[in-house]
Amino acid sequence: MRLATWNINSVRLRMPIIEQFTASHAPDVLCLQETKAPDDKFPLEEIRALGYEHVLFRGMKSYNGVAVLSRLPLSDSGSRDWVGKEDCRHLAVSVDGKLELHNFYVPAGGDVPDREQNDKFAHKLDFVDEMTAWFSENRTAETPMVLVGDLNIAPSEFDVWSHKQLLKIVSHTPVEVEKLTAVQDGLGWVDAVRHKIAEPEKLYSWWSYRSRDWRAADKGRRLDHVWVTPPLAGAVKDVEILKDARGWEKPSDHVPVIVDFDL
DNA sequence: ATGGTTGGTTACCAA
Repeated sequence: MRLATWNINSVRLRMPIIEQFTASHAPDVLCLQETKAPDDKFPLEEIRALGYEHVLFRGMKSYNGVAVLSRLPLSDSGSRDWVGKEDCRHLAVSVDGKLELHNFYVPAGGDVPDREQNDKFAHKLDFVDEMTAWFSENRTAETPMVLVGDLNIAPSEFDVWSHKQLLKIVSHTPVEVEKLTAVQDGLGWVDAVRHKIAEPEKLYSWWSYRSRDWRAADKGRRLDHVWVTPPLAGAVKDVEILKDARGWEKPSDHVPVIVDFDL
């Protein structure tokens, strides 16, 4: 099974490169974030025409939104709201009855890394805390699960272009890293990408639009993740971060992260 | 320290 996660920053605008990606890399399951489309404007028929018969999505006007596109049967497995907001940041699905997949779009958190001064940063920290609590209360490490998405945190010094220059930049502050690590430690989640491409190799999945030459500057961050619970760690066969996609026509600022499983 | 770009919406907000 080939699984991919991709923050596409508007599903409607990105249909051409979604088609390009599905044609070139043929994921069996594709998790999207930032679809930015209310459910009645989600391009369901176009996606079905690409060969994805099973589609679950939760969207809203303007912001956020998540979707799972699949060639394998899907059923909802507890998609919910977080931190008391109905803002379409999570889908939980069972994939063909074989594993449970959680697709997250964690709040970006604004610019000021101080919960007292910035409500969006407080929301982000509370969201990640609630992830830790929910998984510890509702799931165990023995459950075969995959957690993917734009977690909006680059945890390691090898996940950013400059650890020193980003320590006070939202996405790489110590408090965010500590909270993301708490989620990971809760069920012993294994980072599937680092499982295959170990540190100190630098890995990024996002490059800002605000750069004249993103490729030359290469000031990236690894914000998009694929984690698995221990029962699935041995099933991870290969991983790829598709950096080329950042250079496609009308690109997202994020690129697909692909994991192949031998289930 | 600051500004840079993009998308959704339609006056700016979020990223």
